[in-house]
Amino acid sequence: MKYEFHKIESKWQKKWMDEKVFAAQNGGDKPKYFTLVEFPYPSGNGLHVGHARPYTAMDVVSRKKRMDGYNVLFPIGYDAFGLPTENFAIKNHIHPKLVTEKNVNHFREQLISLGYSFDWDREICTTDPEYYKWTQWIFLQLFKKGLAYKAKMPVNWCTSCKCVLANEEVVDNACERCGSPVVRREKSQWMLKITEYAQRLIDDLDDLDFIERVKIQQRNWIGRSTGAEIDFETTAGDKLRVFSTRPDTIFGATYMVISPEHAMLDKWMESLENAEEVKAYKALAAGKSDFERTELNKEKTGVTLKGVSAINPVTGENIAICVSDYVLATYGTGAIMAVPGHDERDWEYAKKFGFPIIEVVKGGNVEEAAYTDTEDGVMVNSGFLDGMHVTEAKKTITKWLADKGIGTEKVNYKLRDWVFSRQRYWGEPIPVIHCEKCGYVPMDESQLPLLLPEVDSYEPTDNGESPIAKMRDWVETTCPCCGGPAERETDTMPQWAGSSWYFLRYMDPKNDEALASEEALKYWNCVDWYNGGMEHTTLHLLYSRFWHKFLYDIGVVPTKEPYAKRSSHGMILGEGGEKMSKSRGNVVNPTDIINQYGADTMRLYIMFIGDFEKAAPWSSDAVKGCKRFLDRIWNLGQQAKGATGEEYSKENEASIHRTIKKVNDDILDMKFNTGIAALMSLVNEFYDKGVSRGDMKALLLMLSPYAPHIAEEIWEILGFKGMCCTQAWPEYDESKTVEAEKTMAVQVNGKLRSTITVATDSDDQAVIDAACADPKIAKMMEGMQLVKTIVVKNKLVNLILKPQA
RNA sequence: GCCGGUGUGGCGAAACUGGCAGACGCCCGGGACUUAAAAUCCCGUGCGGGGUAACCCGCGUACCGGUUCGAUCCCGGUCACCGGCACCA
Repeated sequence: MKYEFHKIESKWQKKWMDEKVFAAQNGGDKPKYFTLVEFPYPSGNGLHVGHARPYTAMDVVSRKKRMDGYNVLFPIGYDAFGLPTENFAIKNHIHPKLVTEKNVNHFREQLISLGYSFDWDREICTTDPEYYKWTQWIFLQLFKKGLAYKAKMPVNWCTSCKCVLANEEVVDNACERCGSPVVRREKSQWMLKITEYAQRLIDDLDDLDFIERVKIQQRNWIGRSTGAEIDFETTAGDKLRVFSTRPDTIFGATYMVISPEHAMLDKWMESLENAEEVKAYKALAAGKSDFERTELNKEKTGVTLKGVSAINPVTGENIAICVSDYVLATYGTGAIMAVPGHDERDWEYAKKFGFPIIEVVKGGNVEEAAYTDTEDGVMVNSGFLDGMHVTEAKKTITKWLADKGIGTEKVNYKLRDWVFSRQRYWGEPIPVIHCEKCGYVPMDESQLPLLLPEVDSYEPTDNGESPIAKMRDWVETTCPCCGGPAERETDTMPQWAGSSWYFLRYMDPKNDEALASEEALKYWNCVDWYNGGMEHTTLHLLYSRFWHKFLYDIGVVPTKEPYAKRSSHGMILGEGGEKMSKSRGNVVNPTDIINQYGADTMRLYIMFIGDFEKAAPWSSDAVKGCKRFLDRIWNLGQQAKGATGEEYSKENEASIHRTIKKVNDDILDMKFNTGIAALMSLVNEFYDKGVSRGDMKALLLMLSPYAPHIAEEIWEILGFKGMCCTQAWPEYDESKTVEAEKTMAVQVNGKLRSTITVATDSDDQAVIDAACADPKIAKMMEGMQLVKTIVVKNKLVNLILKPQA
């Protein structure tokens, strides 16, 4: 009988599907386990090997957990709103709904063909109105709690397409589609107050089982820093507030800088002697793109205000106020006290514009360069702070400022509020109505979902509005508040909206009264293990933690955090080690591999390719090795056919027990590659020593999470009952794995010289005697003196020899 | 610049975090089977050197140094590559 993988694979895929083998139950005696993979964006290109790696890994984990007796929820869906689909629709004059449907069908087929054990009854799609109804519902709750608001924000404007672009569409300051320059424009946008959750998003990381680099990256992204806000008196009579992490260096503050967008500037403008110059600078800064403004090594520019200056509160000296775009309007207070002696940027500016540079922390040479390595420094030229260590000085000055009522401790975050609107068609409509009288009014929840209107053209409009804005009979409505004429919001939500809560919907996907029932939410609690790409660390992962915390606050979900554990996979690179891309022509299509070698080989190879967390280059040769391995197992199965009994053979028993432990541990540690290596070694031993039906049973059970189809087929051929994938994981007996004898290394002065075989757990003296008795060692010991011995049980003995005196 | 990570044979990688470096797989070489080839099975395979030989001797985990009986693993320094952030005061 030949190993006909095509037949076998479609046979079992159909059985699993028909018998709903992997359907999760919302309840029951078994402990629950929720495994999650990032649901795919159903692009026209179909599934990529980049999907196969994390999906196979979590499928292996899910299958293993089922064998361990868990009620496993392993769901899948599609994150289908988004630009590529919309762009395809524009180009081909076809409704994005139809494009999505076609792509989803293709993805589903491919996912099934890989043998993934998804619960297909819980499949979801973010573009389904029954789904986005709840995305809109969550938005309304955010709006009602004041966490969604409208604000004027700079947006990316493509000068050629005459439309607003999402940040992802801007590559190197140019439009991704047409290559024309992108400039900033002010536009009113919906924003979500994620910053309100900044501290909790940092604090709650501590208790989560996330891989460390994810935690670090999130913390850095949120970017907490502590310091003080200090008010400087100005000659205009008002105060200029600054934020500084180094209030201790205030004696060195020789001038101040405010950002070109700072509100004070307009206030002062009339009294400025050089108002024209300042206005010109403001206009210049406004015309620059983000990219130009933040460009590195750019020479600092700025204008000193004439007619307004400030007073340094500790020195009482009059200091200049400058406007410069090296100070950002969006961080802190948009104004700084410049301490050129100890800040590189201030130093550079002061050198160029001739401001005094004062050393206030001992150690460097501030005439040469800013001295910033001041953590352990001592204060100088700082009045009452002189001689203090910087940490003491910080405390002292903060208290001094507080006592005077001109300064307070302050924490700042780099994290910004989330720009939540897109001027696009293919997204969830924002369910808010604008009324001249009542302002922004939430839609009545009972009216949800607010369906996307049918439009004639999906092209963005010339004025940067969503194509929906053209649908006047959709836009024009009545105000739910006063009943007067009003207009609907025409912006749609970003792609991140639907993916911020999708895991909750899996718990109860068909519920039409709530995003999921309370019982389902309680039962599944949170995701036990979520695997996904590092590229989602600071967007999707952070956004969904934010939404979840909000839902927790309003009593919808029972947990503070959505994901108990987060792991991340490395990228699959092209054959030569460079990134896979269409333009390089090195993209591997999983379907091609399945056609040539079968899904089991594909799955096995993608898990065997290397360390799961690291990038790994594809190798079509190495794929063959995995196919060969399955062929060998198939042959073993043929050999065992017709045999009876379920005992392990004496010859293989110890190896089987050892392998059970190894494969078990490696799956839970995500060391799939070494787990497979252990299975390969076991198969090699079976070839050596022969195989019993019982030996095969153990092998098939261990193989089934990785290569489930062939495991089922041989399982059936050998006449075992039920399906392999519904069996319990084989038991492992430590006592059966210990060998009677151990080969130990013998070192002389730390160098390996020989090996000896001794009884396991021999005592040290017996080992030393055996080592000395070894002919090679005995020869080396001639004329030498044994000064020391080190024995590591069952591993090695090291003899320290010295020439005899 | 800052924050992470990585560096091991011809290649992908292992090594219970201080104890026989290179498991497993690919490639390659040899043999068996075959009229032949493919497939399959068996054997070999870090580098250099010595021996007719079973074997023996050096050198080897990016580089330099340190700690240790013993270092891929710990410490100090250097270099290279990858990822993230980047005028965040």
